[in-house]
Amino acid sequence: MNELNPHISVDCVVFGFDFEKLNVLVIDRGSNDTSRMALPGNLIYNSENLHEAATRVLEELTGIKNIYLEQIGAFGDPLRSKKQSDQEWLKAIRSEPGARVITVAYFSLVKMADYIPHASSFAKVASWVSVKEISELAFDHLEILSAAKETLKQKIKIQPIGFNLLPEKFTLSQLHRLYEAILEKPLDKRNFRRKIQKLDII
Amino acid sequence: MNELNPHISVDCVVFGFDFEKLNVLVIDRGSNDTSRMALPGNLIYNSENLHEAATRVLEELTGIKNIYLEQIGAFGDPLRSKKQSDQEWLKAIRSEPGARVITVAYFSLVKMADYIPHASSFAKVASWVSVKEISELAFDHLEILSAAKETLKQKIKIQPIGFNLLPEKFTLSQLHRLYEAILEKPLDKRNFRRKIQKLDII
DNA sequence: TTACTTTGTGTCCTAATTACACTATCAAAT
DNA sequence: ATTTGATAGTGTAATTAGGACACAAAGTAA
Repeated sequence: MNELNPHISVDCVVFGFDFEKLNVLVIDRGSNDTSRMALPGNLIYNSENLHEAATRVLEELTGIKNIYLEQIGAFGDPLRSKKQSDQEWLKAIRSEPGARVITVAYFSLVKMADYIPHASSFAKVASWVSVKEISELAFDHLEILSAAKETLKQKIKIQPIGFNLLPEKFTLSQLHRLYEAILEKPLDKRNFRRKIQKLDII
Repeated sequence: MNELNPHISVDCVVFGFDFEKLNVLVIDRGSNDTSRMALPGNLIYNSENLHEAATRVLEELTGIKNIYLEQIGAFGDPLRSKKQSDQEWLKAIRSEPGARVITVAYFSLVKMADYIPHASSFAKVASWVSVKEISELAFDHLEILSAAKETLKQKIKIQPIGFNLLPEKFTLSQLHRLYEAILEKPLDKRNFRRKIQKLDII
């Protein structure tokens, strides 16, 4: 491969909900061609832990802060940043573009209205994109996104984290649509309402 | 902190079951003082992915191979290897003992009878230790062990992975004790049998 | 042979899950 | 102004899963 030391990065999968479909926050390397989009992520600093790094990087690239982040896992295939298009981009922003990068992925749920992304640093654009419309991303970010979706599906079944995606006040219909969007399957309206009401009381 | 590049390691939490209690495979830095025990782990190579690294390292340190490994997550606190006792050990085995090390943890379940650990490399001893008796480990390995136990608890509830810990033929009583050991709580004998039988048929 | 430990089995009750259909309201179009 | 269509809101019945519970049979050790 190469003899450079590996580098460590963090990538963030930030989910938002527009009352209709599930969206993910992506940054853009310049055009709005889907193949040039990437999850917000960057190298960590030596003095910070992984969680701090994810928080910092997300804010630097998108302006979003004060959110709850949870680790998905580590992705370390030696070839994960070796695609031609990825290498070209890395040459523009990294001092050692050929170095292997192992990344630790985090995910988060935010109220879209509260977090208007503002691109900065090397992100030309930061924007919300419907999860369903994403067919290509930089590096192995598509794989990371899949893992994030899976983690989210598991998690929402046992914890009421869905509320993070909605404003203070919301209707049960909105919550219903959110759950259907996350789980990617229809849920019975009445059964859903009953279950939520039971959870809330407890 | 320091200006060395961070290094990447893998650590393996290998669970075994002796028909009585849950055990973990640990290596020993020399004595059998509990504070000198560590999970088997080492730096990755640049050419291998994380899963391959975990497989290789585990075999190098304990002789165990051909097992199913699943990722737990990444642990990257900058201070995780800075304890005095850890630094002393690292000086003996690493070329850059002061470098920050981010580790990716994996866990596995094996039939204890099939995998007699044989220490090698820098592991002076490799042995099974009861999970309950472990009160101290090198680095942040106690934290990794906790995460592994938690992951295992979650996982066994939804997947029949418990069978990996038992020989081909086993009694339901043995499986029952295994589940109790993993979940750390008593399970009703009859209800347990009923559930297993239902799973098996499907 | 007695006492003790281990194995193996069934029922009842409660809670959770699923399936399912109609009315009321509001907004938009003719 | 009336009709049309979409959305919000509500209850019940059947099924399934989960938890509590006790005793007899067989084997082992004293």
